[in-house]
Amino acid sequence: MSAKKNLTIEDIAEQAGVSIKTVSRVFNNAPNVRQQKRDLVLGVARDLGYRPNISARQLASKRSFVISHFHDNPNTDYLSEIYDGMRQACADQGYYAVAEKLQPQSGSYRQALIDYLTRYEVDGVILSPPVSDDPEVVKEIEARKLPFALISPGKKMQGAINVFIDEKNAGRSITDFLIERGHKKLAFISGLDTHAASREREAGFWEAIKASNLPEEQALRLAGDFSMQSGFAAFDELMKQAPDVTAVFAANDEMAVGIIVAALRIGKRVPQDLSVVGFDDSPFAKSMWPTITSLAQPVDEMARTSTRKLIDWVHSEVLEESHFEFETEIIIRDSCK
Amino acid sequence: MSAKKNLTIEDIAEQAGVSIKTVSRVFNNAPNVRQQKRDLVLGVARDLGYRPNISARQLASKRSFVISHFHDNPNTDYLSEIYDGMRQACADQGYYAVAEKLQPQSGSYRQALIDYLTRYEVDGVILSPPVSDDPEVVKEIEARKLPFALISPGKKMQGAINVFIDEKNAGRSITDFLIERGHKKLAFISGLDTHAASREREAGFWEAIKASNLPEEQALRLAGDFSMQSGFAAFDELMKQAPDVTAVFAANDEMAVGIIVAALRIGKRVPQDLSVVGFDDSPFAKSMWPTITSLAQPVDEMARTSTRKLIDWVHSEVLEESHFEFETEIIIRDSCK
DNA sequence: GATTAGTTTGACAACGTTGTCATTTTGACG
DNA sequence: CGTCAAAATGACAACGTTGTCAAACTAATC
Repeated sequence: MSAKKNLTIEDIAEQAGVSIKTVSRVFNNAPNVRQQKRDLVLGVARDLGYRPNISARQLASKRSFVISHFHDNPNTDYLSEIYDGMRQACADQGYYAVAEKLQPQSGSYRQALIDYLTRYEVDGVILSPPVSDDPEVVKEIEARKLPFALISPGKKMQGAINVFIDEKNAGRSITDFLIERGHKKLAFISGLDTHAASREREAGFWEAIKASNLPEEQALRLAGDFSMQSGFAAFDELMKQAPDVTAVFAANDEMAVGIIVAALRIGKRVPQDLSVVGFDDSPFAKSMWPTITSLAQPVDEMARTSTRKLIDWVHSEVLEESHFEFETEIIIRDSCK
Repeated sequence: MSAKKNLTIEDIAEQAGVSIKTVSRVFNNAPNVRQQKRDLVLGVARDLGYRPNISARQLASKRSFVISHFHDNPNTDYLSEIYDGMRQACADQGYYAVAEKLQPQSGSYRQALIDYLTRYEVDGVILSPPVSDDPEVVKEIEARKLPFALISPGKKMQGAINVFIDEKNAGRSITDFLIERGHKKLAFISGLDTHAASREREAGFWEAIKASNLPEEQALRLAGDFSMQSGFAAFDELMKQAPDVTAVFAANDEMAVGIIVAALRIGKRVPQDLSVVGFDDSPFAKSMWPTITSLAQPVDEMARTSTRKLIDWVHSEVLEESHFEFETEIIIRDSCK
């Protein structure tokens, strides 16, 4: 197209009649610029369509403008929601969002992290389970003094941004939901016990059972591992142990799908013969038949907040508020009577 | 940790007793460096653990070292396979892999693309359907003289890297697979007709039917849209139109899941009463019950090739070989008798 | 209105590469 | 052994920002 010369900070400075340094200050939201000049510079920049050159910034400031999410999670729906949230927050600030799957096969999460960090520069880090649970990883990141955020249930960390939902309370509320609808015999299908999320959700389940005055033997738990297959298996086990159960709370949607398919297979109808609820409100929940009642957490918003706060931290070099709890919501669909 | 000074090209040059320019040449695989010096420089660099600074490279060379995948695909499994492949190819070359969902809501794909490209610099572009099918997008990219690759069935483009499988042949082979197993009445569930992939797969289906000497009325097609729900609906329709069908070929795995669930719901057993095959070998196929026989395409390898060839193109500034066809494979599981 | 302590501004040197172009080395040939 | 073209090498100026530090303003105080 037209041979357009690259716009630089100098063009803006010249047009606005100020020094390049002032323009630089404006674009970095630096203090000590008179409001009037700030507006002037911003105006000129807008008119000319100027955008700071990322590489030059990186080189001069020794920052990378990259926020990276380290994970090891097979749930691509979850990952892409996180990625979307990160990108939204990054776009505002001219940052890059990057996602990296840490493979423990290359030794350990820690080793995989080190490999990555010697290859690429990063300004801030977001961790999610199970990577966020690895103390080695956290230690490594702290040693490098990298700002980091944990999107993770379980123990909150000092010196980090903690973003989370109240898993226990969520587990309780969706169990209450089942009890309110008149169910008297319930089962909980756990995820991996190594995941705090599963443990907390289960704690909520039992809390609801206790509060309801149902005798404890009217509730049982079966072990799953978050996979659809473990949902099948759990259902079979359930039919052996307690065929009179009328409601199942699965610690995630994939297992809920497994349970529903397994139930259909032996002629049980959902929700007529069995009510099922899931957790996470994944695309499965919307598209299964029947559609699945599930507990939704605002993943993209959580990612957005993590990223924003991380960028604030990078800029101010101080960690301010560090705990962000998010609200959950029960999305009622067709899998419950 | 230890206060390590940044290693620069100068450190390497000094250690190796050459000029910085020679080191630069070595790291860019530029011609006109004696092999002996090349080895020397590489050796020193390895010993010291030197890595070129990406920002400085970008600034000086006016390249961005970013390859971006533009898409608008809800299938996050597919997307993350592509992303993985890109990252592998990029890591070798110090490039960055980036994925961006183009939202037509902001006007058009073209507008969304322009927005992105004014915000970020990019050296090469990968497009997949439906973005790759938009002539406006392609025109825009060509106008900017950006190297680009299409991971896409359908019409091949001159002046682009084309990466694809033979969809028709794949559709034929998986249909042949069903016919060989003795099925005499078959149904094809289409995806969106706007997607060349669906049309080609269907063409393969009919080709197999014709070649088999089965009377044409022993085969039928039902319209779907790639979603699980459309699989449910297609099954219901199928039971109305041709309850004696014994084998179904769904144009993707999600619809295959829908069909299986719908079948279980009315007490049909898979595979005893109905055989089902899917397409794409998504995680669904492995984790459903029964596990689903599906046609696998090497998505990550396709992404890796696209990326590598794109990087070659960026470096040489010439597009050489431009067509890359990949082999598919039928993954036999439990959903077929 | 002189003094002082901020606050605002700017000149100029980094940052670590690659591009350009001049210089040196090499090797083939007469 | 001298000549010449080609290949290899290097010196130095970009690239477009931010960091540092000094200079110039401003406002508050006496």
